[in-house]
Amino acid sequence: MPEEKIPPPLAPDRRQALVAAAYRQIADVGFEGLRTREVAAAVGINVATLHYYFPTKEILIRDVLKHAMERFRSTMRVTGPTIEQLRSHFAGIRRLAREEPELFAVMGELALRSTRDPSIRGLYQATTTTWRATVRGLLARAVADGSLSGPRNLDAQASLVVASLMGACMVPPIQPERLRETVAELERTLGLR
Amino acid sequence: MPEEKIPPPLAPDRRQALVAAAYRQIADVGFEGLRTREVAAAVGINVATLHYYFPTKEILIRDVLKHAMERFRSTMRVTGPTIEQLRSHFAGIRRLAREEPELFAVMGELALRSTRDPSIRGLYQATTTTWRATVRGLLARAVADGSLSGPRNLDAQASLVVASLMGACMVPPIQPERLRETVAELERTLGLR
Amino acid sequence: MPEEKIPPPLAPDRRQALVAAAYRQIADVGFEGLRTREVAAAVGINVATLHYYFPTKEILIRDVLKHAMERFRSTMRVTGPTIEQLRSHFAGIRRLAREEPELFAVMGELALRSTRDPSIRGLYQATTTTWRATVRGLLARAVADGSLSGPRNLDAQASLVVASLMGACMVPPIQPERLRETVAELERTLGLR
Amino acid sequence: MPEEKIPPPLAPDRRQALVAAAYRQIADVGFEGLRTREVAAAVGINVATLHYYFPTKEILIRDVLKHAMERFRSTMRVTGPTIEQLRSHFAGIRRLAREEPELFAVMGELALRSTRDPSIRGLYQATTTTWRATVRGLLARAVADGSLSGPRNLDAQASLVVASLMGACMVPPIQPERLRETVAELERTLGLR
DNA sequence: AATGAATGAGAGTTCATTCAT
DNA sequence: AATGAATGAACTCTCATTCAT
Repeated sequence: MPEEKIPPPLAPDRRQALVAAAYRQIADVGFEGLRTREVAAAVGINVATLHYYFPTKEILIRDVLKHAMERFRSTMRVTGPTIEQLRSHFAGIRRLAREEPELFAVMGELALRSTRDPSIRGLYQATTTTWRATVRGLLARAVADGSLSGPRNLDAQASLVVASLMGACMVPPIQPERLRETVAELERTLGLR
Repeated sequence: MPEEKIPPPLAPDRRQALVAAAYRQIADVGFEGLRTREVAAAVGINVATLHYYFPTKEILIRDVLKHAMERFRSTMRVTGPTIEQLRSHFAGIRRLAREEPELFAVMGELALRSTRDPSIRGLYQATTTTWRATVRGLLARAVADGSLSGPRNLDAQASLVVASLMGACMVPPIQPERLRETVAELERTLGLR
Repeated sequence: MPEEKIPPPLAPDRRQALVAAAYRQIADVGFEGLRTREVAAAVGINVATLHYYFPTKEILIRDVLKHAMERFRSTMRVTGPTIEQLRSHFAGIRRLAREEPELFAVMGELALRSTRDPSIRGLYQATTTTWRATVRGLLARAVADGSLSGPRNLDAQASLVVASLMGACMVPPIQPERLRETVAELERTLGLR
Repeated sequence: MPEEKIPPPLAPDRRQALVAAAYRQIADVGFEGLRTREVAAAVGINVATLHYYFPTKEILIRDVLKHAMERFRSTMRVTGPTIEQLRSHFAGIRRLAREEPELFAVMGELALRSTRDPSIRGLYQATTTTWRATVRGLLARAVADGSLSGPRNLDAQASLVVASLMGACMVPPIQPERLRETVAELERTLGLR
């Protein structure tokens, strides 16, 4: 009697799958609604197996956040002429907000948690600090090579950029129209249009 | 048998006290950490009594949010010459962020929840919509009476103002320095300085 | 339609009932097999209710042990002429072993745990120390009033008495015949017969 | 394709190593704290491998106990003139309690478990019965060859000896001073000094 | 209007055991 | 002979909610 063995779902990286599932859950229902049992179920495994990979829920969460932050930072790497870099940075953020709104949802959760959880605060601040420094750097270079007129308060402008993008993207519900307007006005303010 | 009724120690408005306690809790530990028992304890009553006033936790939360939104909206009512109104609006937000950071913490929680809870979404959007309309109105009147130069895209500027203030205030940790910079740059952008 | 309300099982002291139930469980299945759910079930209540009275299992256990130790100590209080006190002390132990073997079972568990749990060690040592001091005191007075001949090493004899009674009673299975023999031989050794 | 088999690092007797590790664990943390995973880890192998040698935890435990009992029995074999044998028996027990207290710790665990687990009860009773018979035999021969004066109740004295030694050694914490006193008094009682 | 007591449903976590390789 | 991965069943503990008084 030839038994048809259903092959195991080819789990090359269970850890990654679990992180991805938890990421989606957090985007969906927030930290509040995150249930290890459902994360495991989403991957098609037992809760105990989840704990085989992630000893505690807290550790799973931290890994999810690392993943999200990495995901975000990777979209900030731009190339080309400085003035173009600024434009493509904004375009990148808008695309991200459109195509991967979960990322901002998760960042929002992260931002809130960072008030209370020091281990998360580190992760979160590292990201925002990097973001702000990146923007400031782009502005500085654009001014330096003459593609943007100076003088200007680079710190203040970088702060404005980061604050307004965070306000428009992370604080839901993300309204595409508002985001478009905000970015456009930012560009105008900075002299990009 | 005449019963000696010990009068309740103070119950002019238990509901209000409970809402205030829950508000503080949410600011402190977020929705995630909100426990009816502790809210009741903070007011000095039994959990069961809390449920006498608020049949469910959800209802309590909704009332807390109404309270917070009202608190926020009340600080937006300004008077005086239009150009002054804009400046004092900004100043008011900064003062609020400094003196009552809990309010923004609660608003942050609210913003996140609004994605998932329709009954909260209404409350939340009402507030942001009003806020944006207020800013837009102030700008419009300032342009109309000549205290600000035109023409300008009022919608876009109002969006930028609201987005950047939300981004600077609600997304923790509120960094006073960043907020100052952001507001200053906003004022410059709008032509207020 | 007259509803027949089954009256609540008249719980004058739930705490006490829970301690008693846990005591029986430990005697039956040891610490190893102690399950909060079954303790609650034995009393006819929900596990959550058990936790209403005893925040943690550990606390429940400690209370059970206090109860057991108190139970044991109470049987050590004897009166009468000193020589009779010694005899009735032995008789009391034998009666206890016969009628309430659970007490020794629980004491055995306690003795083992005391190696690892400092909070239990205190309880346990207090009991054995008291026991030994009591026996020593009885011997001393009996020698002093001439009802037992001296001189003798009181400390050594008290140690022998306590050790042999513990060995005969706490280390299961309690064999009545062996206990009888041991006590008889002890009495002979001490000169009580 | 000739497979290169890396020879197992050392496996003259894995079973024995596992039993030894489990023995140490039980002495340390009792049955309550015995974890197959840690036993395996102590030997440097995987849990699954442990289950290759010992299908169930129960079986491992039984083997540990057989080991412990054998260990204990082996110290009871004495030689020489009968009166000396008794003395050296006591000395042997004292040495064991000093140098290998784990053995008594494990015996204590065993004693408690024997109440509930019939397969352990057999093992345990076999040991105590043998012990008692040994002591009785030594006394009998000593009386027979005149090195101890008779007549005496051999059964009762053997019971007293075994009970007091168990009480002094197995019931923790083993207090060397109490043990010394107890043994000395036993010897006096039996006429050995 | 207020409470002590009670509970159902579920949370995260643990562990001996199994199985494919 | 050995293992990484997986699991079922169970555990303690939590919490919003209810109910008799």
